[in-house]
Amino acid sequence: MPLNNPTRTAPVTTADKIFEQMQHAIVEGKIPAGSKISEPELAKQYQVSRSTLREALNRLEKCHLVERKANIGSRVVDCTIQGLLELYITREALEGMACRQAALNITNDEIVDMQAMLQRHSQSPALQDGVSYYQEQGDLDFHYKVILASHNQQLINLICGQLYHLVRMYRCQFGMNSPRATRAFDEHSHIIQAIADRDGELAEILMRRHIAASRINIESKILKIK
Amino acid sequence: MPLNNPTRTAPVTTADKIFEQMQHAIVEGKIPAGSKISEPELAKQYQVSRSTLREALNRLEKCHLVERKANIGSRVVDCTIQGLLELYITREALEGMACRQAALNITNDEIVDMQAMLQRHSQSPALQDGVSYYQEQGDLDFHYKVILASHNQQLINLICGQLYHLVRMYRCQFGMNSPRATRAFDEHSHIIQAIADRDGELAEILMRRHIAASRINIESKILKIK
DNA sequence: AACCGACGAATTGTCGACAATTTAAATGGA
DNA sequence: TCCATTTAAATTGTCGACAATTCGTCGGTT
Repeated sequence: MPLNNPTRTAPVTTADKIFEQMQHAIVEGKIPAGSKISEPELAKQYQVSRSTLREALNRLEKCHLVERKANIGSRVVDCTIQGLLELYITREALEGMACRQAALNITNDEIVDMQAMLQRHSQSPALQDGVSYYQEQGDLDFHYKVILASHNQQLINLICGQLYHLVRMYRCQFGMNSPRATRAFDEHSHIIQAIADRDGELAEILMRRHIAASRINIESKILKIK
Repeated sequence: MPLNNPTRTAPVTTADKIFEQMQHAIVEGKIPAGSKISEPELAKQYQVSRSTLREALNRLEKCHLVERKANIGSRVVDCTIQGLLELYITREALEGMACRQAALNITNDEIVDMQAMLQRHSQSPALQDGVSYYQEQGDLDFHYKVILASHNQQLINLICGQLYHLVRMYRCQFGMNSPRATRAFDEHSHIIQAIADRDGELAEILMRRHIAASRINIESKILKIK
């Protein structure tokens, strides 16, 4: 999984690189959720000083992938059902508002870009050459574009810089690369339409429904497993 | 200004203490907004090692009071009008949802507690022994209680742990300890009523209106200054 | 047998020094 | 005088070592 993110900046310092490596490892579960992090051990494993590793840990803490207690240590966050539901509720609030702001602030160029993206998506998954691809990458692409179109730096940083790392982690660990593709496509389409029409109120409502539907879909899947 | 925060934990390590001191200094403008931070200078000033100061800087970065660029250094965020409006839009989204969740998840004890708080507020500002007190502390008290009542850890962390430090900073630097107290009181009252009635939809709408009104009020004040 | 306290090992927090990068000044040429 | 290049100073990033705290073990007491 490429793990691209619009707010991502090229890693320049070694702490940046360790941060990205650990981020991948945590999202994909190679460093297990809920596990304790041993600074000396990981420092040796990644071949860096403990200071550098701590720097990386600090950034992981910033995007809520690890939690640290004073004099106790760091733990990877654990993926609970309640945490997942809370995350989706938060997304509903933030992305709903981002969608409303997008309807107000989007540029014409961005509208063209989003419609082109939708066009691509309408063909790719129909060919069935990878439903999972659509769901994973295409869905994130769509949401990222909407958020960026809000032109609200506060919202962009919160959602892309913090929340979405957790979203990826949950998707990965709970194995949610599943369908809902066609319905999601229609919903994406309607949302873009509302944004293009500059109808902020409708755009927000549709986005909130879209995320809520996704939450309920996931909820039922989890209940099925249990 | 006491700067109390429900998510605040007692500072145990020295980095904690430096963090709190700098937090106060930034919020109150003693370390000017937008200014560059010299690690060696501040380390000497606070009588700590540069590592410890960097640890404090990392936490300030977590609550969006400081921004750091690799190999360049740290700057205090600067207070712009656009930033303020973006912050209020974000609050509208998050606290609106928190208010809806509060209506769903609040306990009876918490309802009693909130009503008692409202009772206190109804008397204190009427006595005019400190309108600024009401606006500063009382208003924050109210919002904190609503957020905590949501019982959504994700929302609580985001709003109390990050957003509200910025809110305090803007209030302080733009000198917003001003009235709007009586209208705000009525709005608080209606919101609590909706929560007590377990009417999530209404509670969210009222909270969003409340914050939007506050934003517009501030907007007009700023325009007056210019 | 269960509980409490002391001791030792391991982990985290803090420090100062060195390396790498950026910023500023200084030098030289057009 | 202005601009480009080089050089020096300052700042940030990284490292290893020491101090402080926590965790686990052991022994003793009730």
